[in-house]
Amino acid sequence: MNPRPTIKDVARRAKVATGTVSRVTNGDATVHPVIRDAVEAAIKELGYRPSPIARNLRRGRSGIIGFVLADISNPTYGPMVPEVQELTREAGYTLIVMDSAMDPERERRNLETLAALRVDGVVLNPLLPVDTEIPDVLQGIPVVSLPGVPDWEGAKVRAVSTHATLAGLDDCLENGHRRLAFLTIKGLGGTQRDLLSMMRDRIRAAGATFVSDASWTFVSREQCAEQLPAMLAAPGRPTAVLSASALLPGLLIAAREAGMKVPRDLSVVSIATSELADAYDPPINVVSFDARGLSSEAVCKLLTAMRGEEPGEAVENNSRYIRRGSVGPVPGEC
Amino acid sequence: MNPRPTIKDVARRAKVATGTVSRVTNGDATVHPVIRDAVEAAIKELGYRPSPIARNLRRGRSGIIGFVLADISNPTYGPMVPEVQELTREAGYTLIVMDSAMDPERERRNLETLAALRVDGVVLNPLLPVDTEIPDVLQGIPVVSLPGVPDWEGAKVRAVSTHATLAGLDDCLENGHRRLAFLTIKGLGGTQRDLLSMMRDRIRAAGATFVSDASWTFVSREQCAEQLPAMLAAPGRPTAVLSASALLPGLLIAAREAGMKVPRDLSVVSIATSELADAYDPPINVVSFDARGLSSEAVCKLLTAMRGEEPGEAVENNSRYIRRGSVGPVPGEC
DNA sequence: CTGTTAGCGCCTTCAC
DNA sequence: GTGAAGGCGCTAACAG
Repeated sequence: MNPRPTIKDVARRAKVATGTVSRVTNGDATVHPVIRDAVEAAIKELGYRPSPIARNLRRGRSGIIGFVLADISNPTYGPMVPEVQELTREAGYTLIVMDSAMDPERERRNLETLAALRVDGVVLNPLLPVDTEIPDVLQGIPVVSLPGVPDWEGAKVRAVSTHATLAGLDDCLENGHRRLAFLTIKGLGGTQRDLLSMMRDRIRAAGATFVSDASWTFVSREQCAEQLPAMLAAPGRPTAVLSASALLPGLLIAAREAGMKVPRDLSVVSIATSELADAYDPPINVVSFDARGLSSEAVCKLLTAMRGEEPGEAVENNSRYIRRGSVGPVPGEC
Repeated sequence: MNPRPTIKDVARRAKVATGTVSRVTNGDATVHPVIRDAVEAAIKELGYRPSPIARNLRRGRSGIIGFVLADISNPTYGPMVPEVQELTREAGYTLIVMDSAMDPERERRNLETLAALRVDGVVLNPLLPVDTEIPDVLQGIPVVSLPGVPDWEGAKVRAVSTHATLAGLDDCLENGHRRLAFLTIKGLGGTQRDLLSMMRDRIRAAGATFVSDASWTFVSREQCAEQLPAMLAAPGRPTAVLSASALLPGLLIAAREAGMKVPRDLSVVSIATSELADAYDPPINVVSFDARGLSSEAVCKLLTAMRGEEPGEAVENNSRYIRRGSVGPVPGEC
């Protein structure tokens, strides 16, 4: 296995200096067409490709953008990967995807690796508190948070679901539900705080009860599927649940194990779409984000920040509530 | 934003030569403890971290392993990412995940990028014919194919589902089904050829009919959901379908749109687990791969190949058939 | 044990 | 328009 050809080999073969080869590979116009052809021929014959490593060492940048996901199989963010990859590629960067597997320590390690690699920018779907921890680790590398944390100076994309989520809530209230729960992933602070208080207000105004509290947050769908059946059967149980899409499998499994049918015994709304929500019978009502829009906004903001410019403000209304078959009237005995 | 400290800065601060700093960062034992402490102090004070770029340029290797997935949201392979990442990290490598979005051209581009980056190895969940195209692009970089293509010399991991898939098939036959279909992703040749002929034999032996043909392969779940309802309603329709997990959403949506209930009107078996299969009501019978086992086998094989050794033969039985609620007797009118 | 030195492959002045 | 030379940050070989 002979080593890959270097710029020197090409230069030798084309009988020019390495600098000229460099100019050709970088599309410098000030090269005589004849020489350019000769160099290109040599490149082709040798199968030469410039080493990004050496190139980046020289240029002081890596040409890499990192995309760190809290959980790559999260149905909201996972599917953004192809889009983000394509957008960054068009901008001339290579995307490194990393998964933190819902483990903050792992997220820190991922970010440290990226910082060590001197990546040029990071798209972050955070687990750690963005405003305090992240800047230390990333040492000035531009980062965009997806979704963004409200009280933070940095670039962020607000995945605003307030309006649509409240629409889902209203749908349940209008169907007569008076005991509602909100099922979310533990530790995803910041983003949801505003939303939560708005929901609380709305529910109180309707004279209904918000039965979810800290015990309705879970770290994983497995934990969810395990603990939820009891909670769904307990007295004072909610008759309608709004669930983060990542926990929807747990919720539906729990409902099934508790012998409940959707929406006959339990009304369900999923915050964010997923294959499960689409394919379930009945199809689950969803608060649908504009995932493509979000990812392109994120990449766009990041590129802006990388240019040293000021990324603009967040777009607001990028979600809507889709009525399907999973919200119905309150079950008889409730 | 002052530039990050280099090895020189550290050397100057600790009043030693750069070589000594290098020895410290590489854990070379032949360094006087006192000096080592001084160097480490300087490193800490400056917040120095060696640049992998320069390091790799010097060492002629990148310390990176690439993981190229045909489709990151495929429920069989997508969830392997965290596992593969962890295993490669333990071996001292950084994992770059890339998604080909079911596009062979994109896969080629991804591999070219990795080759240009001089990655040390590649785990590939292939779209392109591994035996012909890949070696060109990868120019001698060790690669392990997941799953493996039967007639190919290279390292591969066989995701052997033959036994379990046949068990699923038998389950349908024993339930009296006489018209069966096999729903797969278009273009995933090689791997499934053997399996297909075995299924054909089994079905013929049972006096049943294999209704699926080329028209039962799709490129995406969307296409599947669109075209399948008509096929499920047509005369001579299958009463039982074995489906690749990636297409399961399409199948279930189609069934719902055709007004069919599982398993009353249609029996379903999913090849490979997924959240959907687990959470659906009724839960879908699955041919379950040992995903963790597969990914660790893949990484292990790759590391072996990277050491220049001969990776051993593939493990055989890493799948089993799990009976749940989605296979039932043949519907009355059929 | 530690300092010095010579590149790894490439880009970029700076002369010509 | 092109060649020569220096250096990006680091490691490895060789002196001392």
